[in-house]
Amino acid sequence: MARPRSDEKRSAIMAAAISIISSEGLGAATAAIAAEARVSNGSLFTYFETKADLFNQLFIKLTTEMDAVALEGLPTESDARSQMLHIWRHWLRWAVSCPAKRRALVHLRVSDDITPASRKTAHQSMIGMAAVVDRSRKNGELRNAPLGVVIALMSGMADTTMDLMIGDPTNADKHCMTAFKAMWRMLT
Amino acid sequence: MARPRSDEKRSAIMAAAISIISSEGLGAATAAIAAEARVSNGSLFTYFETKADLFNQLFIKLTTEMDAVALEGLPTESDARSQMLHIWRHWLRWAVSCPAKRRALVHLRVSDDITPASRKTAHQSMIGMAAVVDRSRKNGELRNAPLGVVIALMSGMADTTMDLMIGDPTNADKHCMTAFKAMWRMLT
Amino acid sequence: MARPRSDEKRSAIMAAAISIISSEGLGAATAAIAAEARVSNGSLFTYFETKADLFNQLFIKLTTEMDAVALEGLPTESDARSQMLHIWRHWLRWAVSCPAKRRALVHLRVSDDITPASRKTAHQSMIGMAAVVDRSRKNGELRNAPLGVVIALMSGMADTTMDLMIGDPTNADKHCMTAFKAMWRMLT
Amino acid sequence: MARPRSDEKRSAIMAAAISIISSEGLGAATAAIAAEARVSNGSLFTYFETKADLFNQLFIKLTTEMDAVALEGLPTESDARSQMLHIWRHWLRWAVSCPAKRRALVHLRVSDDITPASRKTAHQSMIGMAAVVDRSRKNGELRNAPLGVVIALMSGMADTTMDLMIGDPTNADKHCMTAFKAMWRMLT
DNA sequence: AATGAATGAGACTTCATTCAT
DNA sequence: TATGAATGAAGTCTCATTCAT
Repeated sequence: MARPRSDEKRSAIMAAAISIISSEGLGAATAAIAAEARVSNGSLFTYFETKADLFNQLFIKLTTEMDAVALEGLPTESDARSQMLHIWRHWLRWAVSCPAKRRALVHLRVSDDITPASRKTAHQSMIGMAAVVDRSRKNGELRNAPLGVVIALMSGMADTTMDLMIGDPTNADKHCMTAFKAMWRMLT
Repeated sequence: MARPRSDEKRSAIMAAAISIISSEGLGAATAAIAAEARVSNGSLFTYFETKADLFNQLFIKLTTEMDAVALEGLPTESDARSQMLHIWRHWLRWAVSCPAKRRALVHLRVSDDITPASRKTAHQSMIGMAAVVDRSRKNGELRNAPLGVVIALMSGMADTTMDLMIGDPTNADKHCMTAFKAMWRMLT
Repeated sequence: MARPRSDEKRSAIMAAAISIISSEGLGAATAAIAAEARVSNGSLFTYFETKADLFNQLFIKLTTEMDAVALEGLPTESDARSQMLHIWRHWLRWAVSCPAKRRALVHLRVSDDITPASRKTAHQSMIGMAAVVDRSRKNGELRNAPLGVVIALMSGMADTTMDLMIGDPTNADKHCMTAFKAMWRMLT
Repeated sequence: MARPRSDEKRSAIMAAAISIISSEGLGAATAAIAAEARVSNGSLFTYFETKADLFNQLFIKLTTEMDAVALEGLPTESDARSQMLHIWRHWLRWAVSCPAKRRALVHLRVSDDITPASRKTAHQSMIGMAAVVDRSRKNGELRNAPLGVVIALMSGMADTTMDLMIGDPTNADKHCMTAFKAMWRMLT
């Protein structure tokens, strides 16, 4: 009967948090986030119980989104390499096109505020890729390694490549492909 | 004639910073670091002008140390693979045996307090490995990629592997070798 | 034609206020009181203009109730001592049987939110006892003291005794009588 | 070697707290207390860990002082009544001459921040009077009541009388004596 | 140089009250 | 009228840095 909680405001706060965290790190003041979201100081806390809560939800949202983007439009019939390349490209493209999100995520990942539960949720958003990775490596040197290890190595490389691309946008595409080849070689 | 500022205290502060940052993150209070170093909070500022200064110096010290360890005792006459393996092992072993240093470094790396100059210095401490990496990849797929890119990918993998090893100490050695093989395959 | 403001809700809020104030003091949040009353926080303010208003009304209600209880069933024909004892017993019994009300009242009494007008109203609820007190002391040492002073002293003793009884429930009855005798001796 | 903590500042904070609490109640802002003490906002917390800590220490100081004043200059050779009167007068005079202290104490007594330990300490500062009270009542009606009960009743009366005296300063002395006689009659 | 008290800006969060629904 | 989201002032406490001793 009362004014309902607005998803719009909620999103505005999250977007503001991305922007502020990306430029100021985890020290970002909740007041600054609220201001950027054009919301009162106190309203932030009707949408998120604490600053840590906001950070956790943001962390989950960003990882989930990142992984969803990677799988978006995956050509189901193609060979493993094409699929892997699709994932790789979309993954990195996301980071490059939303550098603020990427930077925010880098900060959030090392935060002590992020709970193990959140990390687990984030981890699970990656299982979509697992099948593709598994198929890709089935004749390769890593065929007997734990799949989690393989995925970790791959995403470590992706991470590194994102930084290379953001740091040197002119050659972004080149870096993307160089790294993909290296990664693919590693897998096969 | 003697330096009045004792190197001992300076080191104590840095060691304390590692310990405190590793457990509390970059939000660590300077007073807490000083206390851990058994030094007055005021003294900290006679050794380091600001908190950011301490962080920068610590960042440089840690990266330099990490790279130095990797090259320590490098068998100059061996083949590239043996040398690379030596580096890889020492590198990762350092992280596993000093998890606090590793954790502190992870925090420092994403800090906005770390200046570009510090990052550059840190980067240069890795040139010792450059020659070995370059030799290793000379017949491989990455032979024409910028060396910096190759090194970045390699250290990204090393980073990931450190986390795997710290997170699953029982299989640390296995992870170390699995990742090495993957990395070597990538290079060659 | 009916009163739209439900007396039921009004009472629920007051009851909730007693409970919350008794356990959290005057710092109690209006939202907490509303929640305890199963009423929206906004509604509280349709029944009471401000928090201070609620407190004042509650203060009056509690003092009035306390005094009413003391006089309830007063044996009109008995001698002064019996009447006084009746009052004393009912008074203290009320406090002991509704410790939350008693505690809330203790808090309210020292609150700066309670206006002089409220205090005066509360004071007047005690005039019912005045006649009995006056009759009791008419041959005693306090026969010429202002009646207000005598009543104040008596209720000060009652207050103290309530605390004794609540703090040591096993001997509550004993304390009640000991204090009564002391009080009676004071009066006569 | 550093600037030592100043007792003067500590006292200034406590004095300021008395003044502010007396006029604004327990809601008094620490900032207001600090300002009144002409001390920085943060300094308050180098002398008192928390607001509650300040309140507890203040509570103990005030009760102790109040009781000490009551016993000051007690004529050791006099009869019980003279001694009791001495105590009574000094006790009440203190309250009347430092109404801010008295008001602050009234607030503090009902605060949930005051720990049981503090209350116990405060209680013990009254043992000095115990002997005199015990001697006074030895032939009276309360001779067999627990001494604690007797003292509680007496201080309840004192409390009430303080309020009477502060509320009606013109007749303060009269009220003081009236109440004393009532109290003495109660004891004997 | 060493110490730790002093400072005051600023952080997060709470809460009485208002107002859109 | 009832609801609960919105507001923003205010509160306690922390902390990097300075400075008296």
